[in-house]
Amino acid sequence: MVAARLDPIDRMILSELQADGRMTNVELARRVGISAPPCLRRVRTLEEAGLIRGYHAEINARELGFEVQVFVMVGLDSQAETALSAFENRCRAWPLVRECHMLNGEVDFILKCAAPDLSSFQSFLTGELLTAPNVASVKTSLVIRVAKDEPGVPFDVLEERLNKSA
Amino acid sequence: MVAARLDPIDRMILSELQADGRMTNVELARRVGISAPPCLRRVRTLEEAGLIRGYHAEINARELGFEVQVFVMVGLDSQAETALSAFENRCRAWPLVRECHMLNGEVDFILKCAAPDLSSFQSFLTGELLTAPNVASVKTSLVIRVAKDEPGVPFDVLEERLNKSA
DNA sequence: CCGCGTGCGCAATATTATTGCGAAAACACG
DNA sequence: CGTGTTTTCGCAATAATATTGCGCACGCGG
Repeated sequence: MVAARLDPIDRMILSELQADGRMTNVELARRVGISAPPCLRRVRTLEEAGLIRGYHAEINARELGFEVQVFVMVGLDSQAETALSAFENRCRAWPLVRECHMLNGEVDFILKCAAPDLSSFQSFLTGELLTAPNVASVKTSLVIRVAKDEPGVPFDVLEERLNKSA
Repeated sequence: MVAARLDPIDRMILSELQADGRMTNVELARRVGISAPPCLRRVRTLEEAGLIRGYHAEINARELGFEVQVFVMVGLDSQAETALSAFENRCRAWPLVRECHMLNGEVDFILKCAAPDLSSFQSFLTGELLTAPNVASVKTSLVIRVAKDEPGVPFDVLEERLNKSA
């Protein structure tokens, strides 16, 4: 399977599973309007095609003891591919770094970090990040509060687009 | 239930479900070393306590037609609470905005946006965001590539902490 | 040592997942 | 338009899982 075009039922399945990834297949089938066996087959196909990458419980980080969330803008002193991917590999190895995106513009990377408290983030910052090779500039921004945190993609936007082009 | 302290089994459950939210309860029970019924009861308790906020399928946005991911730094011309929460409400209503975090420092908010293509993001930017009340400065950064994108929190960090304090 | 609360596991039942298969729908082509 | 082909469906049967009830073991405070 390369990139079989998705029909409306597939999109509904993705949308439902993005909203509730633990829904039973019976319930999912009911919602998308087909019977359970073909529904399950579609889900398996979507998984194998890589459209569904996995399923995750959304954990309440605060309650669990991760009080601090920080965005970090990082600039390197070299934009050579070796330097870039070396930095990316370091990010993958740092547990506090949850996301690492390479950006265009003046800043090279943005990191989203989670830490139990400010001091543990500080020690990561000074002990690991600031001393990493090629790191030229670092600017951190503490998250004060989270107004919106939706997973994945907006399916309603997708619907609109498809309707227009139809 | 206020904030019952979690025992090691609860933490293992959270960790496993964060990694694979669709694992069967039987498999989960096997991994954490108890039988299925008490395992399910623990999961239900964690859900009701709000430690598990939900479950989500991780969708491959690119394959689905969301080619563009953008971080947007927004500054307002007023930091009055009314202005701040008005802006947050607008973000909640914009489907392209997936995350909205209030930050400390010079920038007031960081948004993570997903869009089908550059032009639809541009039209959102010029038609919605830039014309929204109180928006004083906007700086966008396109995501070139994603090096790491882990959901939730690093449980291994939690373990270390607990071992130290013990 | 005893009573009490908490959490476990077993066993039974209800639901759900999964597979095989024939039939309907979609499609390509003559 | 028919017809062979492919795809996808739904039903029915089976396997596996979720869920509930209940008695037992453990830890704790009299």
